Amino acid sequence: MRIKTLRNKIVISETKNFDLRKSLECGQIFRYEILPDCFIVYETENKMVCRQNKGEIEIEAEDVDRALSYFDLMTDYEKMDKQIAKHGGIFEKAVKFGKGIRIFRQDILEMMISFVISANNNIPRIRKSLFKLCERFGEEKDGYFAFPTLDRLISITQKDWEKIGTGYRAKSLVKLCGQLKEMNFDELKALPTTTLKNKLISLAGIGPKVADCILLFAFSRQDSFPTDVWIKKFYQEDLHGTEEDAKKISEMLSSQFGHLSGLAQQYVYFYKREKADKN
DNA sequence: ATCCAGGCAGATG
DNA sequence: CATCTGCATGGA
Repeated sequence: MRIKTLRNKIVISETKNFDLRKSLECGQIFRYEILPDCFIVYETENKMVCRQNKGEIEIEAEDVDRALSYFDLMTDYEKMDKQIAKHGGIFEKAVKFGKGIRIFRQDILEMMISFVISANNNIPRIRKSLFKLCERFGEEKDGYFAFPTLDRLISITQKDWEKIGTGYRAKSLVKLCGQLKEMNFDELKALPTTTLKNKLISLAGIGPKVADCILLFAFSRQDSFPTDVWIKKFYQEDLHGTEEDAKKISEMLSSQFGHLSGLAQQYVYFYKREKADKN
């Protein structure tokens, strides 16, 4: 990829390792829109407008440095893709099918709240809840709403969480926000992965699966392999595995893929979901 | 109508 | 430690 940065814009050419639609629909992010002429990505207080056509991507962003980091533009995905494809079979197919998926470096607070809402939920409703959360409690920007700050999140009552459609997760969300108030995110970043994972699991609404998502998407711990119903389906149908416990399946897969776990998981998840939609 | 969705918490053996 | 159950809500 060749990257040019202008004042409020990034222009990328040679984009075979960056497909916006796939990267948005592989399950790592909820606050985005796919419009006829562009993709809009929201994260914390930012809005980034992206256009992709014939081997070129343009990203309009107020904070260009943030966008460079967010889209993980300094990482070589070609190398990782090849290593994952070497595992053969369905992995090779999934990489080919999902070519261009990148793992974004997302905000810790937004990921924690988003993935607690995601548990035992469906994607349209998760997105709806998050957009409503921003509309009602986020700062109004120029034509959109920022993700609420932690101070604002603390003030949200259980009733309010229920009103935006988070269902029975409302209770956990109230408790979680209180717990987060007492934590230092910079200290978390410095923890080794296992310690950090245990710390995350100790928080309200966060279990092994949600912790893996937060580790991967917010803390860039690439050795986590989040195992949800789709990965489980893949494990049983395509790998013909017999293990039932998601936690054990996750451990098996992450020990197989090491630091490539996160990307491999995204490819497989995207592959299974897109194929299922065609039915 | 019944089942399911990017699972988790709490209770029970 | 492993397994079981209830859970809000909306879409298929």
